[in-house]
Amino acid sequence: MVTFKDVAKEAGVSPATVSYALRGGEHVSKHTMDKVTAAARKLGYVANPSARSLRRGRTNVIDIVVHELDVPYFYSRLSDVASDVIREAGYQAVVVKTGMDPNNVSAAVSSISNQYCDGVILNPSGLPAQEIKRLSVNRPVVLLDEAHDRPVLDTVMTPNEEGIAAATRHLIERGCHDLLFIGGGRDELDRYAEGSRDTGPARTHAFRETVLDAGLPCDDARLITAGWWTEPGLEAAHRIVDSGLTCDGVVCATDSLALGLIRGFADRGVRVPDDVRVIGFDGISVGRWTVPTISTVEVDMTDLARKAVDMLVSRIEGTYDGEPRRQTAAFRLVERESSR
Amino acid sequence: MVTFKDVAKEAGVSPATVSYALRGGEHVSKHTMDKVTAAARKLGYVANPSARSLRRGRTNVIDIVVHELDVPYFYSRLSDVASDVIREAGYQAVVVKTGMDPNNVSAAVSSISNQYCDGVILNPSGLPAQEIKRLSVNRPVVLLDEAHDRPVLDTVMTPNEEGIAAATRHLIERGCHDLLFIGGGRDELDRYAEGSRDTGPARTHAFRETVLDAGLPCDDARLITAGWWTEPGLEAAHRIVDSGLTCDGVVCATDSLALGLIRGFADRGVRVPDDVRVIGFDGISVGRWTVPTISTVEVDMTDLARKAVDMLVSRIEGTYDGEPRRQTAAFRLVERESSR
DNA sequence: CTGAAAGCGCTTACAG
DNA sequence: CTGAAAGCGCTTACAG
Repeated sequence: MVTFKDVAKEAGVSPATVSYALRGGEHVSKHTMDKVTAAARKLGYVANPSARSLRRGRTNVIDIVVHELDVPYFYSRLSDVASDVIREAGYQAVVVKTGMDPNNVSAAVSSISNQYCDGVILNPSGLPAQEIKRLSVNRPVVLLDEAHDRPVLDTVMTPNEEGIAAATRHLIERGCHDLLFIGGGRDELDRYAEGSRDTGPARTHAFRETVLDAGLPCDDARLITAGWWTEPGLEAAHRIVDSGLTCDGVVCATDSLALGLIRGFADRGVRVPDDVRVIGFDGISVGRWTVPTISTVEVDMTDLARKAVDMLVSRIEGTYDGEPRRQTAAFRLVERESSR
Repeated sequence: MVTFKDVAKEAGVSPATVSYALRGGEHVSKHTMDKVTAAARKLGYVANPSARSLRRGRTNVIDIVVHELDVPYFYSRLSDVASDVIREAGYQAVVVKTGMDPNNVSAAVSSISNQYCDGVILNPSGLPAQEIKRLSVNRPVVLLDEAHDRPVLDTVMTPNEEGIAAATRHLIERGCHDLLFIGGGRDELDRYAEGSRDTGPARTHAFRETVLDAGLPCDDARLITAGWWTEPGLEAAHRIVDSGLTCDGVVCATDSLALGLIRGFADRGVRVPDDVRVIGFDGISVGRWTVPTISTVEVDMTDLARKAVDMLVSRIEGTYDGEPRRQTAAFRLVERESSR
């Protein structure tokens, strides 16, 4: 392996000079600079990141930690966009899949505390914020959609209430008066989150309030508790049709649920939007390509990522050191075929 | 920050003993061991990965480098599965999105050479293998689907020929005799790849051979050159219908193309599979949920990842040091509604 | 079983 | 403008 000492020897200067020259050339004459860069190129020198970060106390890396990278596509979109935003902020982005589940705390530990990074953006996956704070060992963390009463760590929220309210109003404006809501169940990952106010119930609550505000009835039978992703949506569709429950519009807590629901309706010959209008939440990319295309509350992922990265960077660089903050991402209602 | 010296002081032993104790306890008595672990826990000690890897010359990290993390879902599935396989192999997996394009070689450089890792699994994104080899600076690399005549680096292939042949045969068995192929175009990212035999043309070629083998005609008008992902599929559908080209089956070079194609057909009132049968290639997860569900050549991603990781680990650990190898992943033909 | 010491490859005040 | 030297936090032969 070629180190900066080799470069120094090749260029005929001291190791210190190599360091100065290679990082922009402060305190170094043009001539020396050229000698050094030529030598470095000739030898194919690449700095050792471990040595550099050990010395500087900084890695210049920000981790994005999620428990899934493929389905649901929400996390793939988040990881994709956040990677770009992190790079723009001058850091190197790295995505880590934990497969984190609250039963496997050691996986959680190593994915939070054991990392080569300056800070992490973390999907808590049901792990309590207090626990995450303990594990993070002074490394700044920004949490995603953690709805505990008082934030324990900096947090970015998806626009749960406002978004679902907008979706619900949209279906009402389209003429629906017999609405169903699907979602709001605790994820199996949420079992650790006792005592925290989840985002699931928050979405359910927003639906209910909006329906009642519109002067429409909203008994509990219209609130169908389901998990977060595709399969429960499909099952819900089957159950709805098989039980004879009537409706002319369904608000889904996620686009994945909407995808599964539409698929499940198709199994039973129910057509969307002809027989039932459907809208989701998240803005996963595939909603633009399905038949029908899926109306959604599209979370402004760039906004979400920027808010997360700004909070994180301010802590990494020490420009903020106060109380935990909570910010909410913007959204945009996207009308597509499923609610037309 | 708490270091192992603090732990040593707290436990009343030497720093060296802390190190031995914390990593399994060789050369350490049970009693000392307990003292040290207790002290470490009490102080919340976490080893500094930079220091450790600098000293040991190993990071124990394997990078997965792709240029997209969201759409197309092929890479999100790859990253997801490979992360698990890497962890099983005893390494920490890290996913890096380059947004790599051949015009921005500096991004490529930093994403390949500048990394805190022992080796990388890399989607070459049209960058020539020779160039990648030069940039990798002795760090082992496994390439994904690089079809140069002679492998320059270890490579895992998707089953281009066998897979497309199987897909084509499947449609023929279903009774199609008027087949179209979509794909095989060079990606805009491929412009650097002059002189290499791409996977795109390989898929086109396999389609053609299979059709001819079946005694069916296959003039060039039936080979519709298109890019790799969704949008070109949608445009192709429009063009096919608008130009009056007839067909009863379409083999798509990727599932994303199939997704776009089906969507584009829907725009024109063409129904799948009633009017045209369609099959894709890749096995992206969303194909299970669309209407219609999408038949596909599902690449055995676990197999692909295992082959990649095995080759990589053998080079990292020095158990193999020979010529570059090339292996091909297994696949499975999955019949769904789109070809029924 | 335990400790003192060297060294991994960098960066950065400090002298000159 | 350039160099000698210390030190970041670990691990690991080597003595004892």
